Amino acid sequence: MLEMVKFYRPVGTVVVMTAAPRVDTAQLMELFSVSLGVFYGDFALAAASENLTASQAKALAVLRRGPAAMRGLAEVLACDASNVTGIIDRLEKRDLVRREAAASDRRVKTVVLTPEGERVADAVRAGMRTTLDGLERLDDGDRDRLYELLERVFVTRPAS
Amino acid sequence: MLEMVKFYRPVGTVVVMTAAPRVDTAQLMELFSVSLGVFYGDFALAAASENLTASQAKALAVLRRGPAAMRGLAEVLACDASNVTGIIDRLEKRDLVRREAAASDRRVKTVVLTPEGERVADAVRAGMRTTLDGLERLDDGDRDRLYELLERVFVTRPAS
DNA sequence: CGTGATACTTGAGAACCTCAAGCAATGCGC
DNA sequence: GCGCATTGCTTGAGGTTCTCAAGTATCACG
Repeated sequence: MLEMVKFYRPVGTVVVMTAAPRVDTAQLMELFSVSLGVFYGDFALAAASENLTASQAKALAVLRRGPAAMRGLAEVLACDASNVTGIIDRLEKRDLVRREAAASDRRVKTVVLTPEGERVADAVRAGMRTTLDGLERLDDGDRDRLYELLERVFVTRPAS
Repeated sequence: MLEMVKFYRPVGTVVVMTAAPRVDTAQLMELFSVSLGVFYGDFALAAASENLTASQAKALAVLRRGPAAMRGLAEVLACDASNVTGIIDRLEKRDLVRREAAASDRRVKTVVLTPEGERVADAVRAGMRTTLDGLERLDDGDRDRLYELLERVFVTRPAS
C-alpha cells in the first residue's frame, strides 16, 4: 500500500547497501509488543527471584533514578495515586524505601531508596539475563544506533 | 542524564558515519525501561478507552496473531495458566473471544478472536497515538534499522 | 481570612496473580 | 488391554494491584 519509494542509503565510499523499505508501521508495532513481552517477562522473573511483584520492582526501578514524590511516581507508573500508597507501604515495610517529608511543601512525601533498596533494584536489573544476553549480540555501533532510535521514538518531545 | 548521541545523517551521495561508542549496556537498559514504560502507558490508555484492562488487551493482542491454547497464552503472557482462565472468562462474556475444542487433543481449548474481538484489538492498536506519532519521526530506513535491531535483541534465538 | 486546588490516604469493589488441589484426557510401559 | 505419570484446564484461597469516591491536610491566591 505505502510501499513504493525505493531509495539508496549512502554508507561509505565503497560499500553500497540497498535499502528498499521492508518494514511498515504495523510490523514495527507488532515487534514492539513482542519485545515488550520478552522484556517484561524477563523483568518479572528477575523481580520474583528477589521476592518482588512486578509493580514493586517497577517502582524501585523508577526510584533508582532518584527520589520522587508519590504523585510523580503515579504518573510514571501510569496509575492512580492511591495505588502507589499501597505499593510504597509494602516496600517500606521491607525497608527498601523510606518516606521523607518534603521541605518545601508539607503535603508532599518524597520517597527515597534505602541502601538495601538500591541493592535489590540493581540485583533485579542484573538478573535480566535474557535481555542482557540479547544486548550482547549488538556491537558498540549498533548499540549507539538502537539508543538513538528509541530515544527519537519515545523520549523526544514532539516539536510544538 | 540521558545525554545524547550526536549522529550524522546522509546529506549527499557519500557520507561517513562516525561511531565512537558512547552508550553502554546500563544506559540502554535504562532507555528500554523508559521506552517500554511509555509504550505500556500508551497501550493501557488505549485499552481503557475500549473498556479493557491492560491484561485483557494484551491477551487480545496475542490472539490477533492467531488462535492459541490456554497454555500457550499463559506462556506468552508470562503468568500462571489459572490466571488466563479468568481473563478469557471475562473476554468471552463480552463476546470478544470464543473457546473451541481442539480436534487433536480434547483437553486443549483453543481460544479464537470473534470478529468483534478483532475490531477491538485493532482499535486499541490504532489508539496508541503517542507510539504511532513517535514512529512517524523515523524515515523508512530508520524503521528498517530499528526493526532489525530489536529483532536481533529480543527474538533471535541464541546460537547454540 | 475564605475559597479552590493539590498531595496524599482510606475504603469498597473488581481484576489480577500465584499456589495448591482437582478433574479429564493423553500417552507410554507393561 | 491396564496402570500410572503427565498434561491442559479449572477452581478456590489469599494476597496484590487497580480504580473510583470520599476525606484530611496543606498550599496559593484574592
